[in-house]
Amino acid sequence: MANDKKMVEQITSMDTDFAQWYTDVVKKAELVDYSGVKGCMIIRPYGYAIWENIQHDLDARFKRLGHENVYMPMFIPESLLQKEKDHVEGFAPECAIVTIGGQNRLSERLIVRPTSETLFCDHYKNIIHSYRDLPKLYNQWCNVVRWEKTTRPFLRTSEFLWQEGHTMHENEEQAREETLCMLKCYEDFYRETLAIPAVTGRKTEKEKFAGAMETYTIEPMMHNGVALQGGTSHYFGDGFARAFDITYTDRDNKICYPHQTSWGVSTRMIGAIIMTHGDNNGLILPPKVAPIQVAIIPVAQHKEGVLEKANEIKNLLSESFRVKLDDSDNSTGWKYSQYEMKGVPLRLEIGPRDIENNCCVLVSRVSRQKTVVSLDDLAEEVAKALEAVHNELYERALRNLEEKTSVAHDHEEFLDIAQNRPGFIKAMWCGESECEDKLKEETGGVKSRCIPFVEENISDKCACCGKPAKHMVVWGRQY
RNA sequence: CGGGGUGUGGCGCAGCUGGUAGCGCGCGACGUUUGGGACGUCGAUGCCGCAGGUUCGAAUCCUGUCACUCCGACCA
Repeated sequence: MANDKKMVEQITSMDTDFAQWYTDVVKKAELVDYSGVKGCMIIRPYGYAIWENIQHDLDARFKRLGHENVYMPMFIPESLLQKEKDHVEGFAPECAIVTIGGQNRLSERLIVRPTSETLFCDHYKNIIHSYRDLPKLYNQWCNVVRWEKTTRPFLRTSEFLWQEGHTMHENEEQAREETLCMLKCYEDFYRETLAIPAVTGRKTEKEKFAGAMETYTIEPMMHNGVALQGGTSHYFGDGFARAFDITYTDRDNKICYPHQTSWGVSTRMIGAIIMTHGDNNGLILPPKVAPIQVAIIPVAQHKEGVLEKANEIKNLLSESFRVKLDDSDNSTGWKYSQYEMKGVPLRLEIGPRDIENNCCVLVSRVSRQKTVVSLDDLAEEVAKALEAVHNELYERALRNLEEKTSVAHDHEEFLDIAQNRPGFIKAMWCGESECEDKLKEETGGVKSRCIPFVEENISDKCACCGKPAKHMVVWGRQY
């Protein structure tokens, strides 16, 4: 059977219209429904279960690194948000504001949090007094609101779910170490759990977070070559601490300002999963976050013993995997398509013929290859098959990232690639934001993604102005 | 926020030179089927996005508004 045969007619082909394909998948896989409020999505059980699996995995990683979860209020008094100048300027344009409580106009307007730096700082001011109180390694899982102009499920919504880590340290060195450590944490998570490779590095001055001294980013590439800012980790220096008057007494009995970090990833990662791994038959979920890892499809289930055997297998596998047995009376063909559309990594077919031979059929969602395996060591075979799916997804995504990364030696070549080859462009940069503006203007949207940790010496001149280059930058279009 | 497009049963759509709503899929019951989206019979489902206006009469014409979608500008 041809693997590329498009079996799900309702999904627009990704080659025809990638954006429409994305919207179709999100809806058909029952991840999301729209609500009555612009840009706010209902995350349906199947989509939310993915988020829960992401949360569970990440939360364990954070805790292993010593972080504690807290919960901050969702409202920020306007005066509080305004304490740090760059921060307000960055977020003011997209804030939702509460002006009435009950029947009365509020004496001070309340901002629905777009991010919680200010709340954390206001709290840290009260609980940090001595070097013995440091480091403070807090994280919270919550929703935030940013009044976006155009929205798309998961990628950009007015309200979204995320985690935001906020930490305080004795000095710059420790805070910087935390910043990089958490970026590494995200990178590991993307690779090990989501099977997504990415470019990581430092944001340029122009692309930094509002109020940060340094912003680090993880930038996975979507199937169509467009980048997605997949997570960020910021070093703040002591800017917020000074603005919020957070001080501690150090080992030498001197009053000091602590150094701060913040880092976050959001439900946008679900968008990254969809656009990195999905194909024309729908979603493909990395096994570690798939709500259903194995879909058991009984064949000729009306026949004696089939459902019994299927249930037996379900019970056995449920000890180690997330399993669903579909004994509805839809046709087997319908079920095959359904679970493919929903991205279930592994399908298990069991019918009379198999039972006779003490075996069953495993089908990978990625390759659609059927493997006959013995029922005797089924759990082991399933574990191997799931791991194979994970590895295949990662390899495939890595190949895509590599194939769609070009090198531009000079200005002309840069413009040519930007025009004709979707994906990342590696090129040298002088360090001036004017050149970033110019390249973006000329190419209609190609921006600097980051200065990667490992730079290559492509040339000694800026690919825009020709002046001496300071850094190699990875460029690309973004969601 | 600019420029296109779209809102009609759960989904996809037709109806739009005004006369009180239809098709396919899905849904429910029964029967036959069952290794890649099965078939038959019967049946249920609509404040035509919302609010005004024109008219004897509006899904249809006009105005406003809300939401969705695609393309730009802005951002996780």
